[in-house]
Amino acid sequence: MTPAATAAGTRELPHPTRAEIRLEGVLHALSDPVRLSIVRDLAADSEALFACSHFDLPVTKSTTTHHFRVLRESGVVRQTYRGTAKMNGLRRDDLDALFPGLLDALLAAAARQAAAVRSG
Amino acid sequence: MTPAATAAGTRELPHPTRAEIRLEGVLHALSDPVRLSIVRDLAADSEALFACSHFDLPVTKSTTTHHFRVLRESGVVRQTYRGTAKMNGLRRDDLDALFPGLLDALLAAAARQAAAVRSG
DNA sequence: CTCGTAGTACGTCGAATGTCAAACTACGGC
DNA sequence: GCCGTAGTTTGACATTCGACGTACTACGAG
Repeated sequence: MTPAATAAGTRELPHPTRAEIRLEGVLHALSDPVRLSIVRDLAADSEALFACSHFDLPVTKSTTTHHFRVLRESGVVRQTYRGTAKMNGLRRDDLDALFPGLLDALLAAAARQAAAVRSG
Repeated sequence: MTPAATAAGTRELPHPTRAEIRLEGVLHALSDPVRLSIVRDLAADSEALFACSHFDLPVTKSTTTHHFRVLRESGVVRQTYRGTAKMNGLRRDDLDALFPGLLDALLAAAARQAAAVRSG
């Protein structure tokens, strides 16, 4: 069934093209603490791909799916299937090309705030 | 009536302290197109204070009030009364201290996106 | 084929968001 | 004191959001 989807053993997921990524959408995606923490984890090892299940999130599976979809549809992450796992990677190249310095500034800001919270 | 509020001819408005400003709140505030455009206008003349009525926004007065409140409560702008007008200024000093480089990266990103949209 | 694991889809729920209109308050000028 | 301008408040409304549970599909291992 659904032969096209199973063609190469990987279902395809819709991603916005680089030109379709909107700043407002990126900011909205990152304005949620759960999603911001996902992106921070992803950025810590920038080339790595992590499965959804690798993140230890304080929400259920279905909510996790929802958050990853928001991140994908806003253009922040790229998702690909690998067997039964869905691998997630930051779209750093696209984001850096569209908004130079923004991702680094955001990550630095998040790190700073996390440090402030820990010590305060 | 309300003598405290009228004391110096200026009602006081609640602002978060620098330490209370949350990155998520700032990102959420800027993820709305109307508010992002306000901040861009404000940043164009960084030291200037503009009255709410100086912005030409595609929404009604009450919605404008709402958006300015979101910006104020998230710590993005500082609002002070001057007679019957409410003056708005970017809290650039606080934002730069908390999240160095973030505001500039955001403004640059917004400018880039606006330019891309204009040129097709 | 069967089972377990990874993730999706769907429906629901409560809270927040963006918008408006209408009635109201505050200040400055006449 | 009165009026007009600037902005607020309130209440309504539709939409979206974040969260959940349950039922489902997809893949790999055995």
